[in-house]
Amino acid sequence: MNLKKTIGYKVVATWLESQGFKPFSFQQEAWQAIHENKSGLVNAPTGFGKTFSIFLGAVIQFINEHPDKYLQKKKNGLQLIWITPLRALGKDLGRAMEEAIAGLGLQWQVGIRNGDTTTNERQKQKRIAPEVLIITPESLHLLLAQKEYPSYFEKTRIIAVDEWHELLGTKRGVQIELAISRLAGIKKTHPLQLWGISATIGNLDEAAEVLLFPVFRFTEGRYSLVRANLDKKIEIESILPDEIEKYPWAGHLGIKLVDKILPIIEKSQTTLIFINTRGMSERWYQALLQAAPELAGAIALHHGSIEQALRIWVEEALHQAKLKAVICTSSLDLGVDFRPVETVIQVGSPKGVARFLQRAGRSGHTPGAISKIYFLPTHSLELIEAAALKQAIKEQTIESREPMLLCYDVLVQFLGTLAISEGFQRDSTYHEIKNTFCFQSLSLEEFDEVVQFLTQGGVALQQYDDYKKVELTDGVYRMTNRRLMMRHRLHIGTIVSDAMLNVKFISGGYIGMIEEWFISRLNPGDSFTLAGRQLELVRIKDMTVLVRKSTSGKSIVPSWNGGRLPLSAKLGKVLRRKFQESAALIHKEIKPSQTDIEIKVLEPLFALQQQLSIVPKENELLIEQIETKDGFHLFVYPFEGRLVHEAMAAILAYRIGKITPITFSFAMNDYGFELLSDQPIPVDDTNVYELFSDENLVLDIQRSVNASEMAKRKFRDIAVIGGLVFQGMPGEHKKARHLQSSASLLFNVFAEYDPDNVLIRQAYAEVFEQQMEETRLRDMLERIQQSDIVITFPKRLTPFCFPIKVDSFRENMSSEQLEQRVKRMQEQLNQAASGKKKK
DNA sequence: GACCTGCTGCGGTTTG
Repeated sequence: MNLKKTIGYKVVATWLESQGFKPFSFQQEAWQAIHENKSGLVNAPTGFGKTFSIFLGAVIQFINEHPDKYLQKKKNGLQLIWITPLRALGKDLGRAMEEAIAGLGLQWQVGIRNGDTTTNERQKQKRIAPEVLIITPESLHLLLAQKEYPSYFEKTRIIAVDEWHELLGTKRGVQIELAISRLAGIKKTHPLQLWGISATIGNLDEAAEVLLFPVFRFTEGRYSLVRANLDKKIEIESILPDEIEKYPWAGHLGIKLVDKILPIIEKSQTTLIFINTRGMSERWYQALLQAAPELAGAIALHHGSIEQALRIWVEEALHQAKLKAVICTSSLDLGVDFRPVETVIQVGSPKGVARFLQRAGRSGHTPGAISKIYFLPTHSLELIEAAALKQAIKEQTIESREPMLLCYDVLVQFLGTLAISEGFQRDSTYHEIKNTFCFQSLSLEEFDEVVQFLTQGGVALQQYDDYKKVELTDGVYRMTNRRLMMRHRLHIGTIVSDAMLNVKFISGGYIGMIEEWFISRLNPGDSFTLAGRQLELVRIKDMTVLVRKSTSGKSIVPSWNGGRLPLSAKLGKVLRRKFQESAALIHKEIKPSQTDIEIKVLEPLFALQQQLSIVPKENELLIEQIETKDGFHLFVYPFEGRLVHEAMAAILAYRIGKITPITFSFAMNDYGFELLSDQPIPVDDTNVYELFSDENLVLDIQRSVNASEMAKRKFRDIAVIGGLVFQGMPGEHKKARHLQSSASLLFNVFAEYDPDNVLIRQAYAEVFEQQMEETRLRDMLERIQQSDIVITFPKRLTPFCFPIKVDSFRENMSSEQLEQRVKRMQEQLNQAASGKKKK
């Protein structure tokens, strides 16, 4: 019997329908491509059955290839590896896959392999490989550190990578690339097929290329990019303050609009409220309860520092509609199986179009349903971002994820992994590694240098035995020292975190995590807030903060040191266009009906900006020079995100310093930056283009920015990933300070004895690419050279500079003083504005 | 190296 004819897409379609997925042509397209032995990438929104079109495709592929084995029995070997970035996804997914398999009458096992897997399960998985393995990138590498792994993966037919857009552009993505090139290198009787699943990003083709790079030689370019092309309707509505004149000009919390979201929560079955930071989500939770005490028990909090078990409970309760609303951070951005909510609210700038889309997509999963998202500005000017987001989505301007190149630290780790299990040989491994997108340009010299880190700790650490981890015998590099092998396994992974302490009730029960530096400034008896609860610090013991319930009225909201996402280049660009539109409205070049509601609402603010200075057009760079009793301010507004502004401020200060000896302090946000000095700043029409020139950029960066200090910090992570710094055994983590100091010690040693080594070079490259966004900085300078630079001399602080100024005040003031000062500043401004109007 | 608004994600001590 030829099963190829009988078992076809119908099986998939029937199953999808039985699970309530509507059939779409992309599912069949994906299935067909798998059937034709192609590799590829599927792009479709969450909730449209893309997972199962690939999964069932893989299963049927097996049936077709082994008609004799079909319906036979167990022990077919590992057929399908399903890589997911989230541990938490395993269980639900595994269960669903098992059901689907049972529906086909197969006796396959679905195994889950991650940090939660017990020793017993692992042993079992080792004895009898499940046919399907759901695994994280880290756990996959741990498998590669096991003896005899090649035979374990021998039968593997298909590797699927879920949420590839999340992994591309990270070192975890590089880990996947390396693992795939290794698996593809194992001699097999079958060709390997590779499939990725990705949400919409700006560079889908490149995403496919990066993932499929190692199998191009198998597929000979035959790969498919399967796009769902579903027209998903998104409705964006801004939450507008009643009187824009009275809404704060600066700030990040937006709590003044709390009353406006109560009716939204009320009328929706379920609502997700996305907040940008963990600390602010705690504040919003309290503010909501204060504004509407009846919501107690009906709302909950969800962020990355809340205990996993509590988070799972919250997710579950939301799905069962036991909760009306959940206040969350990006912790709910991911998760393919996340069931939809009715309404989404975004508080503050999402910083990028892709993120905003992803969040909007959390509502209205069902095909044809409209995703509804509200935007709540945290200060007046931010309202314009809603208009920009609408525009960007309409034009499908979506950010790309840039793949990482030459991550030597990940390579050092990977080679260590191979040295533990089967060992590696110079030439064959070098060629295999060059077969990844990340290391395609790796030279043999660089490879040798990387190996040297394992054999001797590089040039600089030769005399230390601890760094002689790997030895070459009979042409094979191996690690044999049991202690070092164990250490290495403990260190597999690329996520380096700060020291965190668990927070636990003295009576038992974990609540979440808090950063070491935060808790270290509290004393026993002090109260703080976590997971929406008021807690009193009792004592700290064994990396655990013991607490009890607090009744004290006053408690501190913790802050965590998270990442600092800058406004994306794409969103910044659309934003500049929206400012141009605002200028046109002010100049009566367009009618109010021709622009967005947000811009209309902001008209008084723009009018004031225009009156004091100007509202810049798209091809203008605005510079404001203002004198106050604090000194002489220079404000510049490139709208390029805070990282670029930070670098630019330093460069500009350096360049001005070459004209006149002068010192500055800096401040910046996503829209612009400020230089402040106690003497007049010599910037005018005669020199301004030169000051913003991209000539000698690298040299000026090196002279102005403290790049070596920044590189030293980047080097910490690199040293940890590369296994040069030991973080300590689980449960007895070294203090963050120790980690920093041993990494910086290493950095100094390298800088002195071996300054050109690949890891130091990587640290600098990461500073330039990630910390300063050099490419973007250059693009900005080029753009500025083509624009009109407009210098104005406002008599007072303007609405544009206000948020930057307020942020710089924060540094030297308590929040209470700050609040008063801000109030006074705003009053003065309003008076100025209304005074002018009367005339 | 901090706290100034500042996200997310993983891994782990095994031999009777």
